Amino acid sequence: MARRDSESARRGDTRERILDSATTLFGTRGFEAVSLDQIAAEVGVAKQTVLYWFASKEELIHHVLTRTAAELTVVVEAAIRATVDDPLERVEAVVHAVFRSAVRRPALLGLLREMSRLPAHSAELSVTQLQPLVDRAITWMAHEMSAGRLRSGRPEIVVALVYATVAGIATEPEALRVAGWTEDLVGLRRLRSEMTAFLKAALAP
Amino acid sequence: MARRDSESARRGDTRERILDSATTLFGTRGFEAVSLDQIAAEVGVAKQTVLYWFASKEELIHHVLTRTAAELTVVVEAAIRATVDDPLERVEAVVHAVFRSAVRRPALLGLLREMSRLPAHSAELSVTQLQPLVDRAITWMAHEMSAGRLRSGRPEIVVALVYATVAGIATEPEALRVAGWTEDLVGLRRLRSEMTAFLKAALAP
DNA sequence: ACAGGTATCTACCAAATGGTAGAGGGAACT
DNA sequence: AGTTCCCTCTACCATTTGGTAGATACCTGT
Repeated sequence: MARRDSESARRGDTRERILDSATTLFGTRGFEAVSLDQIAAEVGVAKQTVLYWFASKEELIHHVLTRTAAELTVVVEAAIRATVDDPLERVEAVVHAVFRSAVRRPALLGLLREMSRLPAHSAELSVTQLQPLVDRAITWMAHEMSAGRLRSGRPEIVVALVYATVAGIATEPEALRVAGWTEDLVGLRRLRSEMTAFLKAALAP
Repeated sequence: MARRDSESARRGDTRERILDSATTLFGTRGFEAVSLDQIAAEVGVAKQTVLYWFASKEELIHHVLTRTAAELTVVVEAAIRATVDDPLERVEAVVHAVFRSAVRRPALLGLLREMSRLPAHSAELSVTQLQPLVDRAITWMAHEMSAGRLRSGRPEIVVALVYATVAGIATEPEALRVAGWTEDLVGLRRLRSEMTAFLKAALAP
């Protein structure tokens, strides 16, 4: 025993690349719409190699979701730690951070959406990892509301509304294009600042 | 010629039922994830019957989208006509109406979302039908903004934000359940009133 | 009664799907 | 050098997919 530490060199490589491709494909086109062959082709590997690393499609989906949830948690917590105490500033920072991630990889939030299409028990497993983050957001918001620093309301619903707004905008550039928006740098900056203003107005006391 | 008017009795029946089932299934699980066999099974008919009424899956999708767009247009326009001139009241009425439709048939807004996953040319065809509605909303909002009756901003983006919020909330009960929300009548009423308050706050000047 | 069109069905088909079985290649430890 | 283990591949397989071909039941107007 007590063997190999160079293992992660190649090992991690293929596995990670499969997870990356799967995340993007699942997030943009949906779980059922993406085949193992397509993922394998994108990675440049045989389908069996995918099934070597993940025993079934279901398991692959589960790992993809877990990793995405962890990534989002890190992003959000870093954004929280980086801000001062003012609640509106904090919301802005978190939205800003999530939005940046989502723009860089549009599949991220699309994936979360896909969760609602999974068989109940699978979805629940993956949801569990985001639960602490959600709970924290809700108690924080409740606290700020009762301190009069945010508009009062049902904190759990308001959190969901903020999430829906950000996720909707980030995952449906189509809708924005219908409205005559252009997806260049200027457009992105405008979008971000409009979204921030919108959310601040919605949340201000 | 000049024949049969009892035709629409059965004829319209099957066709409409196929469209209904397809709308629900496509809207909740996605185009690629739903097979013609599944649709046929739900309607209680052979797959070939589906292919008799719609020459291909693509054509079925197109008709489903067209019908949905038309239905939403009717709902929105009725809501607009039923309200007085105050912009916040008008937004509330439209959101209210769309929300009611979406609750009754969650697939409706889910379908619109699915559009972004279609091959570009197919999507564009279907989008065309919603374009007038979108354009009207944008010019209306621009007008109200410059009249000082709504918070100023890029009207096209603000319209998209409102849409994203409503569509996100209506199509992702999963996200709400994670936040501890319950899908009963009381929960629905609360949700609607919170959403209305949220949007009014976001849009008020 | 009969002809013609309408609506539905059964029987297939080639391609793609998720998954299994097992072989081969290469590094690493003995 | 040989053995073992990790990783990847080729070859299959049963099932499901969207779609075709053709038969059949059923109205309806003559």
